[in-house]
Amino acid sequence: MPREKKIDMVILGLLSHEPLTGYDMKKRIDGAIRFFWNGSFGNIYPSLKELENNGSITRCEVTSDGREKISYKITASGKEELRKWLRDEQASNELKYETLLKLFFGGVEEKNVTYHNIEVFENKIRGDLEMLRTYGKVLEKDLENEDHLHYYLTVSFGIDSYEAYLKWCAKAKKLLNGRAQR
Amino acid sequence: MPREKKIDMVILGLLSHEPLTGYDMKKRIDGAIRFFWNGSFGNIYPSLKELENNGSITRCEVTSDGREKISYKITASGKEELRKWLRDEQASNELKYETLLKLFFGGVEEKNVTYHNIEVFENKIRGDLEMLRTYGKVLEKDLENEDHLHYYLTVSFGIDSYEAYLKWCAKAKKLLNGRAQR
DNA sequence: ATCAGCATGTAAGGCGTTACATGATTCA
DNA sequence: TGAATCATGTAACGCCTTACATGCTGAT
Repeated sequence: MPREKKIDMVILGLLSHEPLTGYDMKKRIDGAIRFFWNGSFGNIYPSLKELENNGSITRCEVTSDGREKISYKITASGKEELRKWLRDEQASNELKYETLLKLFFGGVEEKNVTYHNIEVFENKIRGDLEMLRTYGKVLEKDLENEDHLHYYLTVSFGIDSYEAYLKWCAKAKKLLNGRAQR
Repeated sequence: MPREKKIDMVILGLLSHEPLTGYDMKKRIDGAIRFFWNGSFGNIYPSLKELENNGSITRCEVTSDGREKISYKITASGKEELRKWLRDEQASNELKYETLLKLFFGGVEEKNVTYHNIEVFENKIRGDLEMLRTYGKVLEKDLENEDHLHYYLTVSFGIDSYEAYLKWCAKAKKLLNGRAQR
């Protein structure tokens, strides 16, 4: 069983752009990345150590002006590791939607319960979509920038699928209402 | 920290329709449920024991004609547990797409690498979409059936979002091609 | 002065996957 | 006779989340 731990790739990917502290990485992840991947401190810091130990990253700045702060940068071998992962066409794409699970088994409860669950989902999506559109508008302005382009593609993936979700919500609600309310 | 383990709900949900063995549950999950949830034997069997211990399910048939085979059915308290979960509007909806991660950090590699990764994703989705459409067509015929309706709603969620994915793939590929191939 | 945010980390525990172990039956 | 499928389970291990521990800094 080869090492998995994709958080390593997130870290290497972030560092391929700019040096960062673990704390800052968390903030980046909580930005747009969170829509398709997440990380926690208890996840990031141990990984940072391992990546440093095997030479994928190095500390580039340690400001010990009272409060400690460790910035890391990616090494040549770390960059190669990242590239190797990118070139590997294997990718796990996993969706775990509890809302769909509740929908699937919704038959044992009244229809308005399912209806309500869809509405909760809908509201969450609506909020997230708005946020993604804001990101998108900023990025659209400069797609010539390599990084902006890739960033934009992921954001537009989110926008497109969330729009599809909302259309489905409307359809689903109509279908549920069409049948007699039990 | 309250118990999570949603596999319990999958089991209860499946048993709310009909008695099943652990082995059969796995087969059900590998059907359409797999698109938004999954389970393994190492996951199901221990849960079965726990659910039996706290009275949510009971064995209803044990055929020991040489090969052992244990069928379970849901109890009244198990059904209430399932209903309680359905009525709880809290739901974790989590998407982990490595493809998007590779896309996001694709800037460090040649564009055709990203392009290829999108194509791999596209092919996977195309295949799955076809399967979902087949499911959908069967279900559409009898939406008056409570369970069919709920089943159909999840399948159509898959169809709608996968169609959006494919449209996005085409757009993304065009965008990548539009810029000079590095 | 106090509280939010900056900053790094550890520990415990949960959940789930994979691999392994075992054995019967059915079909070619 | 051998392979695939039926059928139940256990063990190891990996990854991640949550909670905890600690202390500094900057703003109100």
